[in-house]
Amino acid sequence: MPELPEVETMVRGIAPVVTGRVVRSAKPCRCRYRPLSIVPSPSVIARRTKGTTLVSVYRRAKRVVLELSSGDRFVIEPRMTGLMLLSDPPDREHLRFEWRFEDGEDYTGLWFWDRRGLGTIRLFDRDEFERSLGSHKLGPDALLMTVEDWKKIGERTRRPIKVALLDQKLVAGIGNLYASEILHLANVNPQTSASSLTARQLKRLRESTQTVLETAIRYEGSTLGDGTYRNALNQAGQYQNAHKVYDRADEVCMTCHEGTIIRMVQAQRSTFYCPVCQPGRTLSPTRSGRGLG
DNA sequence: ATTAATGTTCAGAA
DNA sequence: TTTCTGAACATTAA
Repeated sequence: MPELPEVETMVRGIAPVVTGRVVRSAKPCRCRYRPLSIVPSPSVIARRTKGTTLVSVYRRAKRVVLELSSGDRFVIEPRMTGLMLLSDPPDREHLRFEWRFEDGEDYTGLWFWDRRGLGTIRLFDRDEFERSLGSHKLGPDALLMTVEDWKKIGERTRRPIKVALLDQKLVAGIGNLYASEILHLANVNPQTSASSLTARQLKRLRESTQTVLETAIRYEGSTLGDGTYRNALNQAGQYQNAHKVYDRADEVCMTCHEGTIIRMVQAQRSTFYCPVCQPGRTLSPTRSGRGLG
């Protein structure tokens, strides 16, 4: 579940420590599981990065970017269960990749830990980076979306808004958990077609996205029941305590104290919503002859 | 002991 | 063109 707030938390956690450091080594950890997807090969990565300086660390959508003085960039994609750690991994057997730095003050390295191993690590030159993370591949960052950007979503797809929010070409950074939370705060039903959203709804979506994501960042992300997500020091986030709908099926809505949270499946993913706060779309597909009296 | 569910992205099919 | 499906993987709950 690293989505925008979790990845942002990773970046904020590691940036002050690793920025400006000289890379001594960058290589996969010996690991009992199948190797992570790493491009190019570990030997090429080792050769190309040794001795370069890590000049900046930032987030692009749900990826962590480590920019090197050579102009190359590491792009780390945590996918489901990946973590960037400065110390204290949850265990050693799921450590997948390590960066070691010259000189040692408090921290001597940076690690990528990934339980399921679906994450990826790539080293890109400038062209490859632009090709892979450019605006034709990723829409505007969810935190920077303007009203115009929101309008474009409705012009580009008729899918349900919940499904559209997960399309990284339309908005970059929102995942399954925050999509439900954002729609709830905006009082928008998840099944509403993106193309039928009103100007007022689009405005609320913009505000809710901002609010939910910024608050989640302040709380250092969401650590769910499986406890997978941790910050750079292996500490849990706290935003799960503020979830209004996600993973709260059958609970009474804590906002209206009236509706009961419903879990449904859209595009093979769980969606949670409150039918009272987010009305609409409850019509049965066939309405039998109900004249207007 | 199987099976389902989880949640992100991409390739390939409808 | 747009939308949908399945696969990549490890772990836990049912």
